[in-house]
Amino acid sequence: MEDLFKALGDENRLRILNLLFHYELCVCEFEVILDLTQSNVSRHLGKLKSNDIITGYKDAQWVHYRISDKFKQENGMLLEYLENKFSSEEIFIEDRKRCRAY
Amino acid sequence: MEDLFKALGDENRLRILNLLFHYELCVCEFEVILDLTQSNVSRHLGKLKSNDIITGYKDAQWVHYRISDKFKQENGMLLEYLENKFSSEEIFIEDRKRCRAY
DNA sequence: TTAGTATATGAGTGAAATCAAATATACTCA
DNA sequence: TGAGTATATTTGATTTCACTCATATACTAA
Repeated sequence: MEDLFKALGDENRLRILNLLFHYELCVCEFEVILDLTQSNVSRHLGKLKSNDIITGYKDAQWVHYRISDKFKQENGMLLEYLENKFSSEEIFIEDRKRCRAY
Repeated sequence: MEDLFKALGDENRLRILNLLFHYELCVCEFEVILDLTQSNVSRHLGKLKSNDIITGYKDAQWVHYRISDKFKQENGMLLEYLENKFSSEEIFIEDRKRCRAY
């Protein structure tokens, strides 16, 4: 539980999760939408993945990430909480807009 | 939100919160029950307090801490989630036992 | 007032996390 | 095969965090 909250305790990772609630995305897309460097995005995704919060599957040279089904099953209440907070904070709302436009 | 999760991303602070779900306690009690140093407990409580997760009120030379009402109101779902997890992990169950015995 | 108890905090240390830049790996397509 | 794209990882600098020790503050009770 400590590790899970540590993984959630970073703004960039929360921004990534916010988008993954609605879209399935790969590194280069986060890179553009969130304006982060490639290595930075990759690192954050790695951390979310190693904590079993997200999974990635390879399709040609892209890796598509999404929220892990297992995580959804075991942490429904937490996801609901996040969903709620994401919908009420400016930065996350803006990110979603930018993602839609992309 | 980032800061909230950072505050939760520490085992000792989670152990403190677990106890505060059921009891109102002061520094010296955490010290004994969780076997931590006084300054360590005080620091963790300070962090939880500065994030408005708990509040403390002074009574003679003691400071009694409890979960903040405001936090409860605004984060009900998260608290439910925590309550759930606390009840299913050994270390938290043990801490509660030790607290009851104290 | 003095000794004892409860709590908070400053200073220092070591471990861990972040980040960017460079490099390595893997895949695609001409 | 070679150029280009996508991703992961290593390296090294910087920052952040938890912890301890020592000290300061505040209250109690003899």
